[in-house]
Amino acid sequence: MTIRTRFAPSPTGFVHIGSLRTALFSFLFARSQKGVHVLRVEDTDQSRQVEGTLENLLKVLKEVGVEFDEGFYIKDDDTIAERGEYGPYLQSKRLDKYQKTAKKLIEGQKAYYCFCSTERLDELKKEQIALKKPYTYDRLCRNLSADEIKLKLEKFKAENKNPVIRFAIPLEGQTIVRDLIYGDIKYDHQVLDDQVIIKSDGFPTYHLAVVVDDHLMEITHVIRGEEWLPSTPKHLLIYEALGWEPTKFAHLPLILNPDKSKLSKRQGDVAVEDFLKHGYLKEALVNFVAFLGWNPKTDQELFGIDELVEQFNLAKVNKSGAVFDDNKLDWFNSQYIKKLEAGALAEKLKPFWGEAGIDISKFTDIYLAAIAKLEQERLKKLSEIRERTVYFFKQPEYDAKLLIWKKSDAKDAKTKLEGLQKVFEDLTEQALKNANELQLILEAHITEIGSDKGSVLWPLRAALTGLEKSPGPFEVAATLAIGLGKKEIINRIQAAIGKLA
RNA sequence: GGCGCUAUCGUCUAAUGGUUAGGACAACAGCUUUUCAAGCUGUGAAUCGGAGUUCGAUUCUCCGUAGCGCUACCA
Repeated sequence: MTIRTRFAPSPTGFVHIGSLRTALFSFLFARSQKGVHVLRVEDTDQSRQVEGTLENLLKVLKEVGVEFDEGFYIKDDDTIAERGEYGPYLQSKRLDKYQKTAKKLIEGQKAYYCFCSTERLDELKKEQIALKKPYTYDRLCRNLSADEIKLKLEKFKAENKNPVIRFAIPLEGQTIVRDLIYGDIKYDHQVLDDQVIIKSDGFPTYHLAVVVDDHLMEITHVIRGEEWLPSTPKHLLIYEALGWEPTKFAHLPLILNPDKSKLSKRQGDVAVEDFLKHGYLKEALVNFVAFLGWNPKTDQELFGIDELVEQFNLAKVNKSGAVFDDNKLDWFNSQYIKKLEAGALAEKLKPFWGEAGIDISKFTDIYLAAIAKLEQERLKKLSEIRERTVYFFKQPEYDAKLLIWKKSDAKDAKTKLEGLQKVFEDLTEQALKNANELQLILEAHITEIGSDKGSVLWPLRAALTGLEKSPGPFEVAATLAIGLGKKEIINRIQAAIGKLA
């Protein structure tokens, strides 16, 4: 039998990092089982719709490499389309199916109309809380006679209102959830609430919609967050009432804030698009997120998405929540940045330079790649490139004090820079563009004048970069020479000398 | 309040009825060094508590404790 699994987001905003993890795991599971991965959109809450969410979701998931075989996708012309035999894949277009199912449940006395007002429900809950009793619906409408129901139905109709429909939880017994990750969990029917399954606006709630759709779409495995575990027995009961075979369930442990609460917007970035925007590579994000709750049980940490597909196994998913640790993400990111070729890195860096107001069209790709190479082992995220490399695009501004090495003084710095100026003037462009060769020449110069390295190299580096911290002077000079030529280097040395005068 | 889940270094985690409880990130120190980074080497750091089972429990069971999740006409 073909495995069919699905990712079923609500279009209510940005793509949460937790959603990414769920989508990634269902994708990895589907692929690893040679199964089908379905994207279904759960838009049953009309009030929470956010325009453009689906498009964004599709874009983000595509960007990071989570693919779908059925449901919505982005066509080559950038428009959204639907594919698959089980559509529509948008719940608001499937209302007839939920209505039909709800009717069937009512006819079988597995569900009932509820005419209680929200005021009464609020009041009821308040009372229950005051009495420290479990707060659930008191099932007032569950035992209405046929006549009473008919009467109330008419009254509602006259007022242009609709009653909700509640599922009738069996009064006794228990349901066992057999979870692929958490194992068997028992729930007593007594503590389960008679959940609303059709709202007064005619839309289903999640509980009904998820069961109907998973059944109709022939989903075999539901992979979702742990927060759904407590409502799973209700879903199982609906399957049973309908005489349907339930799907298998795999609940994923929660992703946590540093304070161990469920990962939320309040405590920093949780939008996948923001991580991408801030210069995290998709490979790093995917690798990191895959390791939140899963690991291969070996020492290997770096996994490409294909490798993840190969190794993924639900049995290796653990049960406890995992704190989202920025440090580790940064480490993954720097690992993947280091793997890039200089040219490819430069390409990825271009938008970040652009944002910093640097007109990169004025500079050659060779130059940009050389700069990228210099920063490659220093970058934790691409966005850091701005402040680190401005000096490659315009003369740095800095205080004269910066030019003075800790073991030296201004007068000495000036002398050393004057000496350097002569050395650079005599250099061929060719020698200048090669950091190794340049290093040999400068070291020879240092030996010749009988100096220590620091008092020469520190002022040089400072003059070129205007920064306290930067890559070494040889690499910087060689790179500068590639993009801006020897003259620029001499200019900067002269500017430094001027500051010390 | 009710129900449920979870519990190994600060964090992600590995392991086993018998180990010096392993790795990675982070931290710290050293090496290297003109600064920073990278790299290399090293250090500190954990089985929530209490019973029980057992020759032996971090591992199995129970009870606590703590944390978290759910408890909507939201998903």
